[in-house]
Amino acid sequence: MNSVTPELSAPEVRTLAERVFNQLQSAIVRGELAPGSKITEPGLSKAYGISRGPLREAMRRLEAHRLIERVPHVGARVVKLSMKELLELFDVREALESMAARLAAEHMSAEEIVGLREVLAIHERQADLKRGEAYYQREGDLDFHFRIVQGSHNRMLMTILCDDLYYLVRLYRTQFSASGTRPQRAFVEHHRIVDAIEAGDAELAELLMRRHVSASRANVADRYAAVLKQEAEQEASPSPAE
Amino acid sequence: MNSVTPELSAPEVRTLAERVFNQLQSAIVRGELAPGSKITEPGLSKAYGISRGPLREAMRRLEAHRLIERVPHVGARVVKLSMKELLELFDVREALESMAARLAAEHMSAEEIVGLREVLAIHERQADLKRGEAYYQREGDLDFHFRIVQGSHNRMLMTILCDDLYYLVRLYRTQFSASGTRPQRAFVEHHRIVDAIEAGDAELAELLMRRHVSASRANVADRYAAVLKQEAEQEASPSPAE
DNA sequence: TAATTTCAAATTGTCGACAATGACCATGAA
DNA sequence: TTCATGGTCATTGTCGACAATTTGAAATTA
Repeated sequence: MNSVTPELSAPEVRTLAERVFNQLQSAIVRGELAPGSKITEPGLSKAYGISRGPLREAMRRLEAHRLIERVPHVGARVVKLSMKELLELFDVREALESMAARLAAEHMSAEEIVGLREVLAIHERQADLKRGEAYYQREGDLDFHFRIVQGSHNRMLMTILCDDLYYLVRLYRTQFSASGTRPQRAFVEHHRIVDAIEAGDAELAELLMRRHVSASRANVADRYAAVLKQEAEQEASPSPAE
Repeated sequence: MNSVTPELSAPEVRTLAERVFNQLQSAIVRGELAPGSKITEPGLSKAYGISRGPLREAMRRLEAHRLIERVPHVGARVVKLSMKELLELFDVREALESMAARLAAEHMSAEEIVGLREVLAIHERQADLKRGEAYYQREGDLDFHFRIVQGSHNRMLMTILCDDLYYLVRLYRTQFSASGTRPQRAFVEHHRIVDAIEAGDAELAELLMRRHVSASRANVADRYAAVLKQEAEQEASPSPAE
């Protein structure tokens, strides 16, 4: 399964630090390194068979991508997203992705739009086949957003969203074991967004994307509230002490 | 040794790498390190009197903040903003700062709003005194935006805007020697934004901030077009060779 | 028993040296 | 003259060792 376009997925791994950075990034996003767990330089150094020099460089890059948090003279631990931070992330995505949709409607080429429609078709096909399996669905969802951001032709936007925030989105999905709910509605919204982009209607594309991300956020917030309520009820009956 | 308010100007400089990072960041933003110039590890290592270890860490952080650009096995050079990238930066700011204004209208405390008004008052006073000197004015402008972002109470937004993008904004001002034009209009816009925030009108605050940043962008784009036209005319008549 | 202090272990920060890669220049041939 | 080719040099990548700091627990005392 890891034969997926090696020259594309790994554009430049000319240095040890870069390779270890990719490995660590994958391990964190996949949940193999537990969120909140402390990671130590000698430990990882031995585990990956490299010296502490390149490892420190890889860790510094992980910190820049907000996948780990470091404290001077103390150490580093894998980031543990709180629900508050997750909702913050949605606010940022709403602002940036709506802008991306607007720019995509203005700048996207015909070929790029064709590719976008293909992603949508694959997305739909998978939803037909594995109705329950939401995991691949969500990966397809990220592909969709990815393409639109690239269609904005704004390099700075692409860097912030694709290189930084989307890894956090993936991380959240593993940490909260988020099964993608509200699938049909998301389908419809995706199609409407592409329609607006194809029509060159920048304002509409922006508005629809803003609503789309906002609806995702509301969905997550609702489920979070439900979980909180459930926990409160469970704590209410058995144990009087805090 | 260095008696320049060590505990105030340096909140946490517990490590050499951090100190050098701050020094280099300041040097780049101030233009002391020429944009596009190549910086070498042994060179800086000697210049700052530290070994290459911490220096590499500082450089890695500079790269994460997009102040330098590194190529493996080749080297690093100070980032040189093109006008295209500057306009991209404005698009990102428009998206993020309008969101920040919206959140600020919802979450800002009374004390924070008082502080914001104070910044505005100082800003205005300076504009009265030094009518021509646009430099301080622009620093005040950045303070204004800074406070609103902090008022959003969204940590992720604060990190992206204040820790990353605002250094690029400062860098642009030195690279393009941008004298702040359209001063009075910006004043009025700032006041209107604060009014909306104080009234708790999130939608209006968002709209006004979006227009404010967009107007700045248009202003820069216009001046850029004028410069291009002027250069084209100069190249047409007098000197065939460069 | 609880609080404080001291000490020791581990971890991070820093350094200098060696290996590997890319850039530059000189030399030669077409 | 221009282009190719080879070598030398500087710079970056990597490594192991030493110093500084923090943490945790053990030991002592009130």
